[in-house]
Amino acid sequence: MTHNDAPGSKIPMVVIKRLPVYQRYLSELQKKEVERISSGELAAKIGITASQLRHDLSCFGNFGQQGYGYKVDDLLFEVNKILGLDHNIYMVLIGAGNLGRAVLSYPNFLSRGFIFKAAFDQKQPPVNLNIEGILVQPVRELESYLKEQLIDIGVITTPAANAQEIADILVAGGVRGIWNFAPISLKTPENVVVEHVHISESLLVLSYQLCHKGFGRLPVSY
Amino acid sequence: MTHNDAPGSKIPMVVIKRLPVYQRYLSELQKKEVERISSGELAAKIGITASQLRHDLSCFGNFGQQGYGYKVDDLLFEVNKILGLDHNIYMVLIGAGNLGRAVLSYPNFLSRGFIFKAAFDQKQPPVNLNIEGILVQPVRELESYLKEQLIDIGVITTPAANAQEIADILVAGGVRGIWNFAPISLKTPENVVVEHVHISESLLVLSYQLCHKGFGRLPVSY
DNA sequence: TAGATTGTTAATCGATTAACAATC
DNA sequence: TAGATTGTTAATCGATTAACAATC
Repeated sequence: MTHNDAPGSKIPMVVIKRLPVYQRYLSELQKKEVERISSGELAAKIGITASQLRHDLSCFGNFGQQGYGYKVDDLLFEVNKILGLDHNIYMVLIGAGNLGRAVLSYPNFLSRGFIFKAAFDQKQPPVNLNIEGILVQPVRELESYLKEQLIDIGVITTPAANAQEIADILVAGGVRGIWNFAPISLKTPENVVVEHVHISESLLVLSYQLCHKGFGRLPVSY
Repeated sequence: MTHNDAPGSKIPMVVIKRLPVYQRYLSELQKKEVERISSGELAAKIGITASQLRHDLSCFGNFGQQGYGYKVDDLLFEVNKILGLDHNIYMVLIGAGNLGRAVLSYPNFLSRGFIFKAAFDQKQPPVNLNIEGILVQPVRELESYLKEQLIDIGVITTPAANAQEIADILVAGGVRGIWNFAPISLKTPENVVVEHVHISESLLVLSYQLCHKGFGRLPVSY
């Protein structure tokens, strides 16, 4: 047992990006009430090698039993803990347009501990406008709101033109993570984590594949 | 010159996924009317090495000039061509809820040749419901619509429960690519390309980073 | 116990980077 | 021409896979 989560140790980003995939497949198994699974079976479902799965998990600890495999419940519990899903994460959303509403009503957020505490919009929202049970407030109240509430993540679904300004308010208000859907690169201090969702990138990859698809196999190595 | 786009040759997926990034930065430069750029300057903007940028581009051809660099217009033209953005790509969207509406109105699609030809929704839409100039039709007309129109890509923004059924209709209708936003793994024939958008994966990566962020540097190697 | 499967190490493979000859 | 920068090869680095001793 030489697992590697001491502060300063480096977990490769490529491993971290696979954790949500593991989380998803394990959640499905749990929903189906599957009790145990081996690295071979789970890897086959996901489409990776058993070696890779075990190797990835071993970055964080020893979660299986030789000769038996993994208890689905236990492994999911551990993966959730690694991802920080073992406690609630409080979020605000700014920009209650179509995209913002879609994100607010994204299924499964609540069940994973992501909780929208408030939503804000540029325009003065109609009195008591509610989306998914969240009251939409005018954005000028964001600053004072953040003074009163402890918020972990700010979700930006505004047009690109307003995104930087919102990010500045979020950072000043003590938010430590930004989930940015606006197509613009945000400038933020080093200690704030930003995840930028570039929806259109996957469309371009799709376009590439269609364009270069022969009649046989695809000229792509995964 | 030994570039590698003969049928059967393998362009690594990791290279293909960087092309949209190059496209985006080059578009920005073109908008700013920058005429030329060196691999060093462009790589610095993107946050990669000049070596990697040149190496990636050399998979597809020789687009620069020694001692000069790259003409922004020319390189963008070539990258667009590689991505298949040199001709129009016709799309239909199924599921005109919040997410669907957000995708329909996503900026810059039109300018890059992605054209929504029609939108469909499960519920009988109000007569002449228009979103972004696209008429929303009842989904039962999708099948016959696809017989009449040549559509490249189907965009699925329905709830998970309906996604497979829609995918089947799209495939039967001759669509070669599916851009799937529904949180479910679609079963499709080998010759159909599916890009699945897992929005929440990046939120989990954000959560991980927040959770493991020390007071110094992040324990993450990119 | 015998069989199965993990955790881990070592081998392989592929991607990134460095270096430089070619050349604009 | 001299200086700059490409395209490409070779070196390095890191990620994936294979193999197997440990052990449940």
